[in-house]
Amino acid sequence: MIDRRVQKTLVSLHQALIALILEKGYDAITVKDIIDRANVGRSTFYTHYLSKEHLLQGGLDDLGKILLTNQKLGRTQVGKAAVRFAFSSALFDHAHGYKNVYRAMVGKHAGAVVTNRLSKVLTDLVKEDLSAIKFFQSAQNVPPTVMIQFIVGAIMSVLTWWVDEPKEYSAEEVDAIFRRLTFGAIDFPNDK
Amino acid sequence: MIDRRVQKTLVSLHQALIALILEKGYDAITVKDIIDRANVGRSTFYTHYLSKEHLLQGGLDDLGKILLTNQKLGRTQVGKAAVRFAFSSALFDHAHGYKNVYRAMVGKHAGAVVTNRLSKVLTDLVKEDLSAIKFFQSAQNVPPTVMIQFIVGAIMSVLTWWVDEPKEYSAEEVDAIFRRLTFGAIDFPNDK
DNA sequence: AATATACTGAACACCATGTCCAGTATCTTG
DNA sequence: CAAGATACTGGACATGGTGTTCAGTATATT
Repeated sequence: MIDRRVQKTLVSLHQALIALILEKGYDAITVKDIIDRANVGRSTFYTHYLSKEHLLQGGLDDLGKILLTNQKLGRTQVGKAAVRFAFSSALFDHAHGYKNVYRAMVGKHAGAVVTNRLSKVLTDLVKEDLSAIKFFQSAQNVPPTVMIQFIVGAIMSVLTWWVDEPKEYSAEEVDAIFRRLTFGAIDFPNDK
Repeated sequence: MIDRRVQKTLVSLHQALIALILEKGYDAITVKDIIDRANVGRSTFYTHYLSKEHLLQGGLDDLGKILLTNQKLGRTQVGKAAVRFAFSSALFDHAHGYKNVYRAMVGKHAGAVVTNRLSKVLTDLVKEDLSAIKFFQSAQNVPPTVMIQFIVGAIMSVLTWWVDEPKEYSAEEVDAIFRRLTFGAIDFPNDK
C-alpha cells in the first residue's frame, strides 16, 4: 500500500510547480517557493527529489506514458489514411484537456529545461512513428536525424503558438494546421 | 575615441563566454567563471553588464545586425526565383563561418536563454521577409503568427542538427535541406 | 606632464542550495 | 487499539553564487 502521506506530498508539490511556472516562469522558481506553496517542509522535499528539475522530470514521465498510450489508441482508431503521425491528433486532444499543464511547459513562462524534456518525449514518439514507414529517407533525400528534429520542432512550434493564442482553436483545427504545415508544400499565391 | 581598455575588456568577456558555453553549457556558467577566463576583475564586469544574460544579449545584438545586412545583400544578389527567404542561405553561410558561435548558441550546451534570443532575431527576419509576399495568409489558410513561428522553428531545427552533426555539410546543402523541408510536401514513397 | 577614466581586488550583505537531526505526527499491521 | 514503522517538521549549518562598494593602482587621452 502506498502511504497516503507520501501521495499527498507529491501531489501538492506537482500542483505547486505548475501553478508557479504559470505565475513567474520556471527559471525564477526556487525550492523555497515550491515548498511554501505546497505547504511542505524543506527536508521533506529533499527526501523525495534531488532538485526542482527532478520534480519536473517526475511529472513529465507520467505525461510520456499517457502520450504513448494515446499513440497506440490513435493507431487503432483511425483509418489507413491517417496512420501517419496518428499520435499528433491524440497529442493535441490531450493538450486541449490539460491546457494549463501544456502552457506551463511550452508557453512563454516555460524554461529550456521544461521544453527540452517535452522535446525528448516527442522525439521518441516521432521516431517510433517514422520507423513504421519504409524508405522514407531516400524519398526525402534528407538525413533521417534532421527529419525527426524538424517534425518535433514543428509540433513544438504549433503547441507553443496555441497555448498562448487568445483565440480559441479546437484540437482538430490545430491538428489540421500542423498537418498543413508539415505535409503540404508552402504554396504562395503569386508564384504561378 | 573609444578607450582601448574598454575594448579589450569587452572582447575578452565575449570570447570567454563563448568558450565557456562550449565547454560546460550556458546554464552552468557563473560570473566568476567568466571573469577568471577573461582575466577581468569582478567589479569591472559589473560596470559593463548587469548580469551574465546582458553580456550574452550584447553579443547577439551584434549578430542580429550582421544578419540583417546579409539579408539585404541576399535580396540584391539572387535572382527572382530565390527571393523568397533569401536570408536563409545568407544565414547558413554565416553560420558556416562562425560555426563555434552558432554551436554555442543552438548546440547541445546552449541554454534556453541563448536559444530564445536567437529565435527573436530570426523572427524579425522572417516577419520582414513574409511581409513582402502578398496574400500568403489566405493561400495557406493558416494564421500568419503560426506560420512565422513554424518557419523559425524549422530554421532552428536545421541549425541545431547541423552544429552537432559530425558529418560535414556545406552551407548550400544545409540550405537545400531547409528548403526541401519547409517548402516541399513530405511525400512518402508508399503513398501512391 | 597632468588630468581623466578604467581596472583591481578585497570585504560585505544577501539569498538559494542541499544536508542533518531530534522531535512530532500519522499510517499500517497484528 | 496498541505498538512499531515510517513520514513530516523546522531550525541550524556549511557552501557557494550574486551584486555592491571603495580605496588604491594602472593606463589612456590631451
